[in-house]
Amino acid sequence: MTTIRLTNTKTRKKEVFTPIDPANVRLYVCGPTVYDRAHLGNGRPVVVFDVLFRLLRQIYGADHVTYVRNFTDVDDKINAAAQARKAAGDPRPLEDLIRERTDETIGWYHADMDALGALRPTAEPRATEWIGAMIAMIEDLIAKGHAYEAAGHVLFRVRSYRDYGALSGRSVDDMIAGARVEVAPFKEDPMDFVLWKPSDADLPGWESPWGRGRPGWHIECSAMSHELLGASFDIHAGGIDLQFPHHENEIAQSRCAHPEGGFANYWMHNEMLLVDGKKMSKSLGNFFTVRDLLDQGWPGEVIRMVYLGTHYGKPMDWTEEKAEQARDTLRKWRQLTENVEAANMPDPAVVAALANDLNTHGAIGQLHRLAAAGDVAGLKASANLLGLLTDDLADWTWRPVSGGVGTHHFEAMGIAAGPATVGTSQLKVFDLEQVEQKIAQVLTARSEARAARDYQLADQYRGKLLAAGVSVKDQPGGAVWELMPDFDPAKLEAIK
RNA sequence: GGCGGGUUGGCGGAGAGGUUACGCAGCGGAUUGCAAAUCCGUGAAGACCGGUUCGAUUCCGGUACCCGCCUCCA
Repeated sequence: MTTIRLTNTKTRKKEVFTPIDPANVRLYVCGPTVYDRAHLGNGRPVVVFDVLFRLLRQIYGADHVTYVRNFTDVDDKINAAAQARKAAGDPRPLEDLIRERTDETIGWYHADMDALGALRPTAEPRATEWIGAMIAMIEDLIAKGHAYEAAGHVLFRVRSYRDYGALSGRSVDDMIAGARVEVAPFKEDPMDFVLWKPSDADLPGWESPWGRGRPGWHIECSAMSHELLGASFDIHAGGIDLQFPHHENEIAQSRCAHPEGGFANYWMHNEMLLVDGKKMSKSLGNFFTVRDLLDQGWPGEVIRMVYLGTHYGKPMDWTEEKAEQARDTLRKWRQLTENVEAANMPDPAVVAALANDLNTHGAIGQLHRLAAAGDVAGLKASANLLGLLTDDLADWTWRPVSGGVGTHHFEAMGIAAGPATVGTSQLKVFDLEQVEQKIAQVLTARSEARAARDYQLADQYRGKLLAAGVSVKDQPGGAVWELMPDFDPAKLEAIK
């Protein structure tokens, strides 16, 4: 069996991955807070750990991997959005407004992550559906002396957990010295963090032994991972910015509540996405969403390929140049593997690259090797392991069109054929059949001109098509056309 | 201030203590009415200073610069 090696943030070393139970390999990834569209940075861990999920399935069997990714649907930003809507005159109860907002956001999230080719996790628990488990865990922590009630809050007693800070490599004393901790008079220690906080009448809340309130952010992951994966599981992953305090606090809660378990054996953290050298984040406002890129015409598969072009442990810039390169490569590979049956197994070198701490860039290098060697079945099977060249993501390019001159290809870069089903104004709508006919007509005229050796006229036709956004290339089998992002149906019709 | 990460050829970006990374772009050639595509060939690197070593871009130490976390954040 292939040996997987992963960089374990807990030990800061690359370690051989040994699952607790090979018949049920368990992975937990911190999911989104559902108050808004996912930005490009949010998509990175989804794609990176989707590849991990696929690799684990490949090696241990598809039915032997459990992947949990949560939805945080209780959060002050969500509350604020709902309150703003209520203030704007919406008569419905706050709970309904919140539920509507989070349902809507989850729908967006699924649509956007599906577009990136990410498989749905085995389970996607919503925090609001596990409040009972959180309350039980908090009670347990109080009973064990790791938490205390104060001023309507329940706080975790950081000093009660000896290894607090081990994951992120810091000590409680150092952090207090840094003096950037929230000072609340009811805290025993400035580093203590909230497990439960009171809700007043105009905030969502649940009844609890400490009155009506809502959970702190960190407890949900501890409670849900325990319920769904147990006190010990294999891998816990997320963005590096979650390492502290979120993951540190999760460890403290889980280890203290379930000292019999080890919580996560391996911790994996992806580095950040950068814009102009700075971390992409909502607080800085320098972000764009996955949907923005999709609407601009970048296929999800291209975005996915760009993500996988950089090792997850390194910061990554999104640039149009990278996207263009990824698009061109995928286009080539899609052509090579069109109508090709994928091999039974991915190429060993590709599996080996991924097994080496998810070296996705190295794996892509191997795909280039397979393409150059003409092993198209191996290329397809191997790319599939990376979630590339899959049928699910095939929509965007090289849709074969029958009839006319030579082989026609329709490319959907930023263009919707037929009646628009995607609700965005940027997509162009036209009648594909009519367009095909017109192009075929012009190409026929052009080929007649070429047959008559009237190259000036032939080039005029090509120039006019190009001006209308139709690129024409002569290939051995005949002329091939594709629609460019600036395709203009009106200009095409005007060609004589 | 504390903690962590990074610095590779024109660009992107890997592996490996000694042997061509790879892709894109460039250059030369084949092919083509032209363009595109394709094929063949090809130049170019390891922030800086030390150390270990027969040999380091790869290991160790230091310097510089960049980035992240310490506050909600993937």
